[in-house]
Amino acid sequence: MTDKTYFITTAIAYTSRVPHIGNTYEAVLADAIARYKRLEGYDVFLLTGTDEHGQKIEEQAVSEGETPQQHVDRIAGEIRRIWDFMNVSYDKFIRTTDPDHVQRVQKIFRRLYEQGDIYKGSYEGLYCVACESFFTESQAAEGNTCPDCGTKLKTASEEAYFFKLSKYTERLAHHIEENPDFIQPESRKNEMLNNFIKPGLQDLCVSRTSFKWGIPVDFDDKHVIYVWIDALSNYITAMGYDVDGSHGALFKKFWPAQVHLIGKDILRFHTIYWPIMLMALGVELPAQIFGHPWLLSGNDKMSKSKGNVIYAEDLVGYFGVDAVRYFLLHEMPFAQDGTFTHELVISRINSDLANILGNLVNRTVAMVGKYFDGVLPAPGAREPADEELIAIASALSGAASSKMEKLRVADTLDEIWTLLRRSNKYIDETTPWLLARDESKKQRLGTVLYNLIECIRIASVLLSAFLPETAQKIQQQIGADKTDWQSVQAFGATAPGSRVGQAVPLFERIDEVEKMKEIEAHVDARLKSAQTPAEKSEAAVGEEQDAPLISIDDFSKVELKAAKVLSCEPVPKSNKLLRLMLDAGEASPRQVVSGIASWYRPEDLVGKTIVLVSNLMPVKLRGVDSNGMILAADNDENDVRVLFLEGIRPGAKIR
RNA sequence: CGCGGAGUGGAGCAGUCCGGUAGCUCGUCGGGCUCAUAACCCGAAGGUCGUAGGUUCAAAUCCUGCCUCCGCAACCA
Repeated sequence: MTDKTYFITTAIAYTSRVPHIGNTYEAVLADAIARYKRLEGYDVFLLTGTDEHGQKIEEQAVSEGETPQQHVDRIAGEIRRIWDFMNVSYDKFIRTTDPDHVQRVQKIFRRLYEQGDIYKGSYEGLYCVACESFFTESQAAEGNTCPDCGTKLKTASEEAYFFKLSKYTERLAHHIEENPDFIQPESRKNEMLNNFIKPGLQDLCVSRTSFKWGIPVDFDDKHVIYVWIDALSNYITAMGYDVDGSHGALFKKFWPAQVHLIGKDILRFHTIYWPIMLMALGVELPAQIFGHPWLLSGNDKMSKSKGNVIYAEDLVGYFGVDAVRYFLLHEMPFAQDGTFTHELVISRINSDLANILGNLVNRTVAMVGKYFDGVLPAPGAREPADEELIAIASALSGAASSKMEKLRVADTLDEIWTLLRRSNKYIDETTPWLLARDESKKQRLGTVLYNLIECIRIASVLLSAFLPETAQKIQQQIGADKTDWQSVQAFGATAPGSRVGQAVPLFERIDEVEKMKEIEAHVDARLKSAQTPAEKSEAAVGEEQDAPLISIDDFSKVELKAAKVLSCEPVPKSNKLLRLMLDAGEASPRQVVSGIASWYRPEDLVGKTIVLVSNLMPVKLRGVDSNGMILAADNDENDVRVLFLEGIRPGAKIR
């Protein structure tokens, strides 16, 4: 060990529900970086954990018949279990409900208040319960709905605490300009700077009174501290940060963090609020914030409502931990969203893991067993044919490190695979099986096999950061005794005479057709089988609750009429809206705007007769008047069908 | 003219900042080898680098217009 420290964090996972493979990616990515740095000799600290407060969690818990604490205990346990079986080597798993964290956050809040960076004011405006955010009238969507999630906003006024972001805007902008690597990838930096910082920052409302599930402001306990203040603080509270300066040992040793690894969606919080909080506290800023891209399921963002969510646990069941880790780490581009399909995973496993890596190890180990009874011979004189291979192997650790330095994890794997591919080629060039037939070439044969074993050993050492279990299996098979960083700096650390074990395949080849059948069967079975209570209620959230019963009188308030579409055209500058002129048997045509442009083209509708809700209150949509509403059925999330009528006279009442 | 990203052989990507032979992996076809998990190695085919202009001796790369796709924002009464 050395005195070089490396502190890396993941975002803490939100405990509203079980994380999908995209969330898991972040933990695996952080783990690979942490393991690599440990290998290089750094004293590494990997921090991860869970974000457990907020109104959403409070509501989620209630809907599942749990107390908030029960709910977060369950989900946090689940998250930790997933991290564990993915072999995420975290040094600490913090939960924002930890008493220690709670207390430290309260002290931070109090300090900011006392020094005037947080002040008490009052907030009046439109509030979205789901997003826990206030909006001004101009921000609110049409009909006073939330611009983020679309739910109805409530008018609310509350006494609240505000954080003077404005005071630090300039300093922040300066810091970002002066430290080009602070925000990665770079395109994100411009986004933050241009969209948020340069236009000027509004003071941030950092307390809530509308719910209880959070950290109370200790000097004013009607208020609960804003979840982001709470959550972001974890990076220092976990390490024992103390506002009065009596920090824990971990904080003194590891802060500032080298990198906060986060999803690109929460970059704003980490590159604006968090640095400003630290500035206000007089704490050094982290060196880098890396907003990694997302893993898309096919071409879509993964989401429960789309039903395309992939879970780490299922994948590990199908393919094994290291295969999943390999896919995640190798298939994610640096700054662009990655694509996930089961077929892609299978093809990666077959070609990279089974063929190139697995088969190389297998054939090499088998030859040492066959030709030398499993005892690794000493290498003889090098020949020209050996030079290129040895050069690549010798340079591998350097090449890998320079990629890792830039967090180019996928590129690092490619570097390792370059050596593996070259090794396979080397076997063909040197044809050991021919050497074996000629007793006089026994020494050359020994040299060839030694070189191969050494290349495999070097690759396995570097691989241990990414595929820890596989690396260990390889090292067992080849009887590697040296596996430290020093041993991969130069070629030849393997001692001759070591026992090479049995050749056991590392990865089985996968039959794509059969595997896909298995996977589909599994998915079907899950859909058909009774959902777990958790899934049931998860599914219920965001969907319409069962509507309460209404009386016939209530129903008769709604006037439904048949109406014929006279003309139809898209609403300019919108991509979901169509403007329709309808003949509803009235004196003049009626204009209605409908959000069905994703499913119908204007010409599909003209001349058709539809069901119109004719006594709906008029509203403006995208600036266009809409007097009524057209009925359509949600066949599916992505399949909406308008109800067409046949043989019904325009204006006919429907009841 | 809302903000941003992307369009490169069948698929997925690199190259674009700092103009000068278009590269990698998978797939396809042909060949070689038999140590090995029908694996490995070699070779070939396949691209007007979205499009139209411009700058230049020279453009995937720089500039302008346009088209398409994807996020975000707005929008499903």
